[in-house]
Amino acid sequence: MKHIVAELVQTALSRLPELSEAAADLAIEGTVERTRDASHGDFASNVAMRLAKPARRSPRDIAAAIVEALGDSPDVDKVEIAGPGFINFYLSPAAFHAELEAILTAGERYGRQASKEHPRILLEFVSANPTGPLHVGHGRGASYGATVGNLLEAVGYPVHREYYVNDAGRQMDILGASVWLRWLEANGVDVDFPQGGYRGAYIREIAAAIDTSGIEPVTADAVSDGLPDNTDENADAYVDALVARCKELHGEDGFDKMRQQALESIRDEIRDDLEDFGVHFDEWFSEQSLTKAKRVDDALAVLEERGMLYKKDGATWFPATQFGDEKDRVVVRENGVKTYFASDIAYHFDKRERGYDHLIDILGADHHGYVTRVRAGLEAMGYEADDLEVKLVQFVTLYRGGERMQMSTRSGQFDTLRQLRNEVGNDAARFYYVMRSNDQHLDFDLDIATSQSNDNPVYYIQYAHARVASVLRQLEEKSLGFDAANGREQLGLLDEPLEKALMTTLSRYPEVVELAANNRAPQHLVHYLRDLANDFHTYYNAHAFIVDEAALRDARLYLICATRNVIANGLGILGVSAPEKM
RNA sequence: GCGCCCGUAGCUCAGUCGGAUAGAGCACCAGAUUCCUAAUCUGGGGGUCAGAGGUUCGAAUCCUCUCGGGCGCGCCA
Repeated sequence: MKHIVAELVQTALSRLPELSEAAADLAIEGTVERTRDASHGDFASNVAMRLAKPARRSPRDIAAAIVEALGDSPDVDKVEIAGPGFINFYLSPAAFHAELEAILTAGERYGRQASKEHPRILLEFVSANPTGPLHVGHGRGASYGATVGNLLEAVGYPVHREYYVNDAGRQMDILGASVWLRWLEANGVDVDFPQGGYRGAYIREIAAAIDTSGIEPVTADAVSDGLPDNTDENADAYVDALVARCKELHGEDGFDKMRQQALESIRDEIRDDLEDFGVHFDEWFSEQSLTKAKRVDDALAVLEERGMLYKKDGATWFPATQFGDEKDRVVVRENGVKTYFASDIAYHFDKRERGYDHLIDILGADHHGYVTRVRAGLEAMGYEADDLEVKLVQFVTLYRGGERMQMSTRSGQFDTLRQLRNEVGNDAARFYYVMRSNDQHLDFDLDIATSQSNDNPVYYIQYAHARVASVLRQLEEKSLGFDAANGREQLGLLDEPLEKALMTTLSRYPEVVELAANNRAPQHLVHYLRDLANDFHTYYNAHAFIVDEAALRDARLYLICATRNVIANGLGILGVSAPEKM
């Protein structure tokens, strides 16, 4: 609806040669905003104030000239100049009625923009290591990423959702060794479990379930002979020695067989967990596949060609400081092993090479240290720094009964995402996770999220949706119908202030979706839906919809059906259900 | 020590590109239902936007510094 006003202002300016020069590099759309106060009309433009300096005229003088040049529009009832030079627009009822019609005509498509070809966006999120079940922190990244993906699609961008599976490297070896030791344990071979190993109960379950055919039993002595002591300072050495010992005793193939089954089992569980949570990925991109396809070598070759690698102390370095990083980074260690950073830049290089124009990474806040160097890697390979956008998601703290709950994957004492979902339900979980700005710490209060009461905003919004459905059921019970065509015809009867307020809020929806998408900020949509539900509940309490006069009844039903439609669309983007009944 | 994020009502948080009198929920107080679901609604009190400077027609918003909190700073992943 905003574009109506923006176009009027634009046209007026084009009729004012003395101003259009000053306005040349001003985005008119950006000067138009919703008013906070109804006494300022529906929209206001600060264009006159913005032009005051370049045009060297007073804001009010410019505003007067623009208003003069506006001309008549059926969408506008009144235009006023106010305050230091705001131009306030009062839109006509007809403009709002047309918007209501647009809502019901477009249905699920209302608020969505036409598909664009570019930029093609690769959205990477969650990407938790497949070493254990997802915990509540991952849930936030999952909800946030899924919702941002929905928002970007709603405004027309092609979005590819991707999960990067870190299925290579030392952590995988430790996982393999952990499973191996639990398998031995189940077969009566007891070996001191490493502190750095994964000790969650799920490791025993995997050990019991994997196929170990062809893997010969060994004795406890054969396993522990000559290993370093399992002490604090030896923790790394001890676990690495166990990995090496497993490979000695069972061969690379034997170790690989166990490790691979373990990671596949965990990865599948993560995938099921996310699917159940309504979080879908287009691709599960394996780090192993990156290595097998020699993509890390390809990326390093590109850097080499561009003179972006050097040798020092037997290692190969990338001069990240040239791109604003605080220190240069090693890509190939002295021992010939490529670093995690090497595969990371190779992965991002690969994303760009696959044809995605814009890369968005959603990472836990603890990974912010990587942002500069990965971006540096892309830049060094000839891409734009802006091609990579990183959104950090701050930590989640769970509270129960006012008590803060601790979590840690390694100790096995975590709270899993699955437990959380079972407790609060998908809807409340999805909603709570995106209620706050991503760069704000999140206090997740289980008592509130589980309460089926007015404390809980997700139910408040869903209830508004269910109430409309309930009204329509009542209508049927009373053997009345809803004549939508007549409703559209009679919208002029809706002259109550609460009706005007509801129509105004409804018309904001496309702007809110765009704002939330552009800022990767789902909380705008959350707050909007709360406002909308509030307007609806207030209206519901103040006025009956099922009245005797068919004209007024159909008009009101038209309005509340539009409300139901917008709530359903908004909740859909959040991944929250819109129930017909509660 | 250096870097990133944050600091807004008693609590949890919104606040768009700098815009008009800084908002919401919870909590607290007072009310509303013969009527479509009370999982609802109405009204009220509650603010040094951490602090100090600066930029300008205008700053919670931009810049600098200080204070406070979180996270990160490896030839780990």
